[in-house]
Amino acid sequence: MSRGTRTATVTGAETRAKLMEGALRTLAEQGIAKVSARSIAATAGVNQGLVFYHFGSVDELLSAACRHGAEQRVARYRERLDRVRSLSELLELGRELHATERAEGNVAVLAQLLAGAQNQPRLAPATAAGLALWIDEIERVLVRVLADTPLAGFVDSPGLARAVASAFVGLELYEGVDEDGALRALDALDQLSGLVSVLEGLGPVAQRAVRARLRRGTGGRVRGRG
Amino acid sequence: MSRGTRTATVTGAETRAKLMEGALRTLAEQGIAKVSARSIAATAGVNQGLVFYHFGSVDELLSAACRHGAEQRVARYRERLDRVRSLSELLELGRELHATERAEGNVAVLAQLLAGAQNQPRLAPATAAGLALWIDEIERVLVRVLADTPLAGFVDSPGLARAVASAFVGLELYEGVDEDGALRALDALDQLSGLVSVLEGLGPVAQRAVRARLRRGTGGRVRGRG
DNA sequence: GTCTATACATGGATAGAC
DNA sequence: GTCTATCCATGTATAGAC
Repeated sequence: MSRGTRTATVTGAETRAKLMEGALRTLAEQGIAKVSARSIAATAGVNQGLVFYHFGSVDELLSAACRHGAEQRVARYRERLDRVRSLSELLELGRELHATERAEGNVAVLAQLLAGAQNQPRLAPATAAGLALWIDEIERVLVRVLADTPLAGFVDSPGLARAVASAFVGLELYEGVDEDGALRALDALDQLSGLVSVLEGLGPVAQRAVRARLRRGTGGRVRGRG
Repeated sequence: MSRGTRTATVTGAETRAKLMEGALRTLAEQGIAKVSARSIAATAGVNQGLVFYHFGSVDELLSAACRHGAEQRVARYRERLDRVRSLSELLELGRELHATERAEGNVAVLAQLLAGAQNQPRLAPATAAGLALWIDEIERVLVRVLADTPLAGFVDSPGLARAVASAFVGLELYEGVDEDGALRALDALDQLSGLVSVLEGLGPVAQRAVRARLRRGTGGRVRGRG
């Protein structure tokens, strides 16, 4: 409506920003299945053709929006993640983050992009990059938190961070079809985290026993059978 | 082409079966974003309008196909799951199942439906039901496997089964954008499973210590702060 | 350089043929 | 009862206006 109020179009950068915001909202609110140049442009309040002018294709717009959005989100939690000192604190922050970000639909964006990227390889790099931002944060916290534990040096932190991040996405998707079930799953993980807390507080004798057994490798390598 | 070779149309049941198969293949090969009455019918080799005649809508067809497919899949693994006796065996079977089902695109079907169900509530019940079949199997195995562990009675098995199943889906999606990362995540989980194996083999004294600590509840309940 | 109007393709749903 | 031909809505992409 009131278009000339502004200093006219400062530059197309404004349109680009609108489109990226619109892409994120559309992904979160309508899902990858309903995403199109039209639906995004409608959310952004601009002409549909601008998607192709500014980004070349819908996929390119989604990729740009993904990187943009993930950076914003991660930055918002970095300080608090830095302050986490134990596994249960991590899980507590994880639950809060889960609730907040889910409410705002930000995890949903990653989940929808992951689903889309399975059969649209052009989406994969940006999606992996967006998820990698979270993975890196989680990894830093894990390294710090596991240091006080017999697990330090035993568990591969980068691998565990990847497992945690992707499990988080899976839980988000599950919550979308069974909210009670997802809450129950989170509670069970809380309980399990207690197991590691127990290790932190174990006496030195028991710790040595655990450490020795871990080193012997009862588990930790299921491959190499035949 | 050769249509009259058969006893003509035995019944529409054949068409229904073709459509459900086509729906599963289309979901796996093209993703929820590309699923349509047309794309499914093309895969099934039938006229597109039959989707609406036999199922009323694409969503109804997807729902029917989901239940159908999940039952087939789970039945195929039930016997082997029954034979699992330890957590590392469970993870080993899990990895094999992961590889096989991923190759055939069966986990992908659930993942894509979960993504679609987030914004298409009509898909949610069938998707939850399909996932529930897996969850129930996992839960039965967990109850049996954890019985030899200090965790028995401490961890909520139904909750843990839900966490495992949804994490599995998340890993599948992650693998689609970063195969190496997903393998590393699986390896890390192998290592963690060793932690529980350690508990199984711990001496009675250490076991009592762990059990006592668990009961005291260092972790296990992050809520109820204020 | 930025954007819109238009052209052509694909998807959803059903009236009516068999 | 089973299926197909057809209609209208939605999606993609670009030629050309500003």
